[in-house]
Amino acid sequence: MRSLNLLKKALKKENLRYTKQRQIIWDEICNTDDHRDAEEIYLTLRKNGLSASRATVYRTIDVLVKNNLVRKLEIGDEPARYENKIDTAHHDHLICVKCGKIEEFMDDSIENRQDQIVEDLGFKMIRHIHQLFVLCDKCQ
Amino acid sequence: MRSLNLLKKALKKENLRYTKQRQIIWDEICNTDDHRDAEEIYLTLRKNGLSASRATVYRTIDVLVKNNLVRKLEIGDEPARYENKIDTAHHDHLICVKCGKIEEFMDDSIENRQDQIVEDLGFKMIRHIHQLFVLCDKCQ
DNA sequence: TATTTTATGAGACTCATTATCAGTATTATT
DNA sequence: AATAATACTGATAATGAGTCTCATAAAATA
Repeated sequence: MRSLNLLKKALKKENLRYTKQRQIIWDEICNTDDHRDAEEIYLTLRKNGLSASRATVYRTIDVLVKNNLVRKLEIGDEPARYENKIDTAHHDHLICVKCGKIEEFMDDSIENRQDQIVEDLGFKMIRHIHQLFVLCDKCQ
Repeated sequence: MRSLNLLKKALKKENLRYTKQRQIIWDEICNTDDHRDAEEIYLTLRKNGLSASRATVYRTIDVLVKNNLVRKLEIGDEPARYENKIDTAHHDHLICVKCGKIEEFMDDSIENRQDQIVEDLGFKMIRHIHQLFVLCDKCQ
């Protein structure tokens, strides 16, 4: 199974041990394409009778983010949300300010322009955040 | 003076009183083109012998943001930063991940594309965040 | 001026996230 | 396999940005 290998590979790279907590957290994040916060992930695990503490959820997510298995979505002053990066190409997000629904978008011309802007200034791009806060079709 | 009138106008519109605390906070934000957080603004006031409590700084900034006199910059999990909007056109930000320096950028084709994306989905744009995290020229 | 209304300041509080640390599990060594 | 060394976990305390409370102060209104 692909996601299993990815986890083990990341842990090995970081010199961290493979544990059942790390596995169930990664599994849970892979289970859906939702954008959930740490608390929601933690509570889902509990509900399913699996056990990992809040602290371990946060710690494990950090490792996953650092190793590019999970994308961290920082939305203003809300708790950060997370999505797995299995089989998903880069994309940015549309966020409905009313219902909180999150949609994804990707536009090559925007990606190219922003790369160009950074290059023109002699800077080096590390990452970017591009969030469109909207009223979605259902909330207008 | 332009910024004075803008403050009074905003307060009137919100049915709020004109007070010396609100004035000195607005003045302080107008004094520079920096992108400072609330604590920095608060401490600068104290250092200059002017007095406004932390709570009042936060409360006043909220009013200023709401009335489009100040732009709030939400950068990941860092404290929010603020800049005045006097004589400044819309722009987005480049943020050096090493030294924290903030530069501004503006690109019409990106603006147009993102408007188009929202429109195509039948959504309504409220606002957007577009931040390029970089290593600036001096930090590479 | 007296009365009503709103603003302020000090500090308590919230809440997401991080740190601590004793106890436990895993890995390495013998 | 037993033991020692090391890393991991969970419970809970701590942190820190931002908000709330409420007694007092200032401003508007009568």
